[in-house]
Amino acid sequence: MDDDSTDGPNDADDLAAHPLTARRLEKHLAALDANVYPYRFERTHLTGELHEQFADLEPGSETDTVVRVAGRMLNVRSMGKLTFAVLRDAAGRVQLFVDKRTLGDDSFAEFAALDMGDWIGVEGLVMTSKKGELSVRVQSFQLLSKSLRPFPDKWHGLQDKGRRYRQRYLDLATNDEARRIALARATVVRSLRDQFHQRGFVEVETPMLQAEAGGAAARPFETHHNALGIDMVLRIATELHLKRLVVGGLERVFEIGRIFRNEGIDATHSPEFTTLEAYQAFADYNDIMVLMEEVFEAVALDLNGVSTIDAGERTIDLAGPYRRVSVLELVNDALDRPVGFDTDLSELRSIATESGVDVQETWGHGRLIYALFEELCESTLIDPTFVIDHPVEISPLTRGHRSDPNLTERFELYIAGAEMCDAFSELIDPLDQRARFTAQAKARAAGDDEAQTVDEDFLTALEYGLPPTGGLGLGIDRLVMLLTGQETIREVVLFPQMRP
RNA sequence: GGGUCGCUAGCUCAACUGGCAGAGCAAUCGGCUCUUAACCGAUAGGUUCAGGGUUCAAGUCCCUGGCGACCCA
Repeated sequence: MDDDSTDGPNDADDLAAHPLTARRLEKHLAALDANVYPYRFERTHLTGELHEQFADLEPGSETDTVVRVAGRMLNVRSMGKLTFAVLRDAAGRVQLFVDKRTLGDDSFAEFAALDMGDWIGVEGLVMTSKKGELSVRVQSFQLLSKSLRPFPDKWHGLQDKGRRYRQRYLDLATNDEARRIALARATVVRSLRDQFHQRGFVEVETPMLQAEAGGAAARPFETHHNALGIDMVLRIATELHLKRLVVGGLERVFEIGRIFRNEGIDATHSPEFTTLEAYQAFADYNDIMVLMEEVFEAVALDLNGVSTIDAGERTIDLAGPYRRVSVLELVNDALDRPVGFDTDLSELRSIATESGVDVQETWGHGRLIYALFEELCESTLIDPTFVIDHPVEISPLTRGHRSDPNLTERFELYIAGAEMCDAFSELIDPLDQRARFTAQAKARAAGDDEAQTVDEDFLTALEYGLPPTGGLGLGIDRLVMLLTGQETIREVVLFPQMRP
């Protein structure tokens, strides 16, 4: 599709030239001349409030209750001297009952000149139609803003996904599902925030512009600071700054914010996405698991009133406790022969290759075992499952396991086959952290451009003392996908990245 | 990055093996005081994503590009 012709006319001249917009434009110019557009409208009710307040009205009822409602006019049905229209506002819809005898000949003719998509304000009496539809008997109305462009099909709405994402306002204006998801996301974020506030976490903001990216294995977006004359990157995680704050004595902190990763775009990956990270002093990963069970259930309850969600054929219950199972146990359940850190490396490699893993030269036992987990086990984890005790090799910021030197105290929460959360007992020993960073830097030098670099400033902070701390990161976009039943991240982001 | 599919009126979609580019909704005009995707009649509306090629003839076949969807890595 030609980029400039997303919906017909492109500029003011085209609006005048195109028959579908010319009449709307004429009406708009006439309205400007007549100075009919008010700066505000005094509304008494949202449509939702009307439906609540008058839920019990019998069909064919008339009341003497005067209300003022405002919204976008959709779906007009004219019967000659009686017109029905749908008025849509932020809360929903209400029917307008436009009776020529009530409104008068002149106003009735003016109403007939309105177009689908126009914003109007209405004053009238609450009533119900013979079929029982709650309606406002229009006594007067005002045009508040003109829609110069024709609206998408009133029944099918906008189907083209590219246009739905690029012109999300049209999607929201015509598609109830788009609204439902946008509102659900807002509810989820508010609920998460409430959960952490209630538990005494302090909400903070940390830098998005950084000299070096750290806290995750990902490539950053690069940018440049003109005044300082230095290259900078957009953050790929909030982890390292949040832990600095725990060093500073803010014992419980969390941040909800956008992070940026310079990777491919697909159904579950967006170059910018939103995470919640939280850190709790004096807690370990077992405490965080309990916290996650409580938070996930509470968010589901806040959103839907129940702890269960429909996932295709299955129903998933987010009420805890969740199954806890180690990475190694899952991998061994999926394989014919047992593997572990004492398995011969070349044998482990060939097992991984046979299992479909694209094995890299530099990988050790830990990375191979985790790759096997991703390949064989991830998608099978439908009910909420804490996958625990990840190899040290893939966990450079995680504290070593208290009972196995090959492992760390880390868990990932999987629901419906997708990773929802990554958490651990934080690595607090600055000497160990330096060694891990050094190993990462080595991998980076060997060609792994997602490996982390040595963050001296963070090490300095650790050298002042980080208390025992449990931390977590969860992807809000994927959580919203889960809770709203969406298959692609683009549906839960209002303005997803598109090729410009 | 690779593969497959798609792009036709403002919107949603048709158009057989290459043979006059269509419908519903929206729009315009007319009718209708209880509709719910209202209904009935009429009118108007097209650079078939763009460019190139093959052909007597291209929405349809071929090439290049753009945008998107799905699958794979």
